[in-house]
Amino acid sequence: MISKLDRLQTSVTSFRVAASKSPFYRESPSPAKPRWVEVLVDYDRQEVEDQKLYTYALSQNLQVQPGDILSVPFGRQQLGAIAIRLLSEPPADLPPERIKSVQEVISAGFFPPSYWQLLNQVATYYHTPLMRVIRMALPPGLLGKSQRRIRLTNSIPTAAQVFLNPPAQQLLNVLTSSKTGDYSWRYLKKQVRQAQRGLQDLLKRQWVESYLEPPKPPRPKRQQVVTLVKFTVPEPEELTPRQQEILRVLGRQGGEVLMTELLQQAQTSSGLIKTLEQKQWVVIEEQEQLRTDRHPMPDRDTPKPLTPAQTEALQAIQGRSGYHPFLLHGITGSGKTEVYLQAIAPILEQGQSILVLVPEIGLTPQLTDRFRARFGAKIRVYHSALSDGERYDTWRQMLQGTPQIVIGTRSAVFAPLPHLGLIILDEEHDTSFKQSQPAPTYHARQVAQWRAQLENCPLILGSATPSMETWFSSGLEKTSTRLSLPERVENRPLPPIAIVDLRRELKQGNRSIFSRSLQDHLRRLGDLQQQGILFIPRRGHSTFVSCRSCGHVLECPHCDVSLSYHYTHEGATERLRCHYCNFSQLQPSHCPECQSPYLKHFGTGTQRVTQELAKLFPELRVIRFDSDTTRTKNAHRTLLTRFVQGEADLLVGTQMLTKGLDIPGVTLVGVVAADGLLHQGDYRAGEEAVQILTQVAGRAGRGDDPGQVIIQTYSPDHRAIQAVQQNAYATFMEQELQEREAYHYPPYSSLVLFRFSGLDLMEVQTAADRVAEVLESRAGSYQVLGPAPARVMRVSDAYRWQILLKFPPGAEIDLPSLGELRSLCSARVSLHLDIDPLNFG
DNA sequence: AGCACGCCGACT
DNA sequence: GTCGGCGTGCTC
Repeated sequence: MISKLDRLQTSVTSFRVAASKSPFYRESPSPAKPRWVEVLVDYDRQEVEDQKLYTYALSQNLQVQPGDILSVPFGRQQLGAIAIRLLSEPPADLPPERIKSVQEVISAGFFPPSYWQLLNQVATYYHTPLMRVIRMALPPGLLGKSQRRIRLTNSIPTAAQVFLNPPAQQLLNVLTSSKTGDYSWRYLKKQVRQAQRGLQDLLKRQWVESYLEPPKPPRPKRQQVVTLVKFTVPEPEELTPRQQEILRVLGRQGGEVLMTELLQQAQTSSGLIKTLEQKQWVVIEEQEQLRTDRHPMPDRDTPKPLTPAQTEALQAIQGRSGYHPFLLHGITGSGKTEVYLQAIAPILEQGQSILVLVPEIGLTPQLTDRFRARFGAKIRVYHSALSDGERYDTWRQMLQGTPQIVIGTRSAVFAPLPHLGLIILDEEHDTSFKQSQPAPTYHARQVAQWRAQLENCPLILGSATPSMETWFSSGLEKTSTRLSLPERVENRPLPPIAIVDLRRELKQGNRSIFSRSLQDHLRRLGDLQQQGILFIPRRGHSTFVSCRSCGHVLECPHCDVSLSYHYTHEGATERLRCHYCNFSQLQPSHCPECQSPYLKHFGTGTQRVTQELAKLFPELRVIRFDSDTTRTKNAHRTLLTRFVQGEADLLVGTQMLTKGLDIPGVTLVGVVAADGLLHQGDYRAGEEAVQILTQVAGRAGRGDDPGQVIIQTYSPDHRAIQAVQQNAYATFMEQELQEREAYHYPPYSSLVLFRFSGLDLMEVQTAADRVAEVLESRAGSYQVLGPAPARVMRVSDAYRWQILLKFPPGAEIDLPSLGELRSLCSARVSLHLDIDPLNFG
């Protein structure tokens, strides 16, 4: 497989060279234009690994360059394709009559060779077909394909549908229930069982017809713009008063206005403006409009004076040219962002672009705002929450190559910026940089490193709590440079951290979820008019409902987890919900096992905490910040703004609170129960616990008051808790590193995880066993662990098993092809590969 | 996605 | 001996 990819890579990455230096160009003084093109077609045989090239003819007027995105006929349908190489004669082994013509150029963009190399590197390392990587790197919908649709014909007899088979009858019902009588085949198949059989019947009777809808890739949005072209004062008899009025409106707006706006402002109709165009006072033309969301520009901000540590870090970064990775290890509140901003400025001035990757853009409006304040309109955001149109426009705009700063999430590491001068990964330890779901299961940090290497530019990995990988590479391994910001800006101290032993609280008769110390501080919060954050590390099953009589725990009928209790507000219906598959049911009044009415809620979720707060401290104004309350589009921003403006005293929330909040008024940070973080059971649990707790603690004391952090736990002596309390991140990481070495975990090994899932337990198990057997028999450099059931064995009725492979550090990850392994599994079992997995659930 | 091709079972 | 099911492979 690798050799095939290599071959493709050579052809792909050398296309520019090929276009200008092919023998043909050297030999012929007036070269005939290439009339054929070899393309990579986006067709659906998902795991076909040899993606061979297809040759298409170019019609007279079609200009195609390698790297262009095309639409081509393929069999009966139309598919997206990438132009790889131009040919001046058709391939000899292909009968000319079989060659079809390129339908259309969807995007004539220039992809630099280094970008193709990056995509190939991702495909190879993550064992994913190249086309799949390309598809992911492009904005959604760009590689469109034709869709089969079914519509009613007008020859349906009104009576006598007697002889239809049931599925046909159902299909007909669905179709006639809509106004257009027209649905995609995909949709119908989902609605009706045995749809295939029903369709055959209906087609035979000619009551419906099937047709292919051509793909519709996104297009630039074009709008009519009216421009004033004659600037003299009109003679009175030349124009009517109404026409003169319109010209005045246009003039006031600077002589160029969108047609729609002009119509609105002048309260007129387009006919009148057409008349003005005929009289040659204005021109109406289409202009491309960028569908980027318009943000109010924050107040302009200027570079701040740097602390000595910041200066040193900045100088180190600027003192090197070309590729070099840096770890910027700055404790919370030490001013990492200011270093980023000042590192960016000169690079932008040199005419290069900068890529800034953040964990989740919705959670970090503050970072985006600071960048906007410093660099204004040169900032672009790019992430999956944008609408398809916005994403497409931003993507197209990036191809132009104007110097800019792109801030985005994981997938933005593939932003097509031609002149990259710097890549920054903020909060580089964050696991949302790793994709675990569909292939390629890439880590944006890894891809960013390759990209910086290919572009020969610096890479800055910033974090208060660096990942073990980065800690190692900037420490023992010495492949990157570690820069430290050990102090907060303006000499602010780190907040003191108090650990509360919940066992002792209980022994002393306090049965509340808040220790007495936390209660004291909460009470004082109101008195002192300060703000606080309560953090609830809720992972897995921390809230569940169980019967006090028989001990029965209410579980999800589709997954092997307990149901969580949800209660939104006073008087609302009490529901139980599964956090894995979103199944929900009403809270039963009696235990389904023993009919006892005594059901008790265990664990502490955000809801339980807010309820408890309302009981104990009715005067405290609380904002809940979790996946329930932040579901809508701008909810993050809105809730945070309300909090920053002092509309609440306390912010109660989950993991989301750990990500880069900077709220000066926060003096108190409470962790309700740290234990959920400590006992996770995979090799990264300790690292993650320290990172999360350190990050939350860091939210306190960013203003003038140093603040106070209170961590409640049943395991006060746990290494992770101790490390957080003593601010001993480095020491903890060094200890942890030794453990990793002893047990051969990353970075002292590389892991590959095979995930099996399917509705039939036996089939899943057999598949896993067979694959394990083959893997064992190949005896690569790896060690096979498992097969074993996943931590939560059943999710959404599907059983999940896994096999873990452990490779020695730096070893080449050579695996049997995924296609071969899949052929060992039943068709009803899906097999997915995760390279360097972080998530073992 | 949709069509040709081909192998196997139920029928004229 | 023929018709027709759908399983498999290919589409420039």
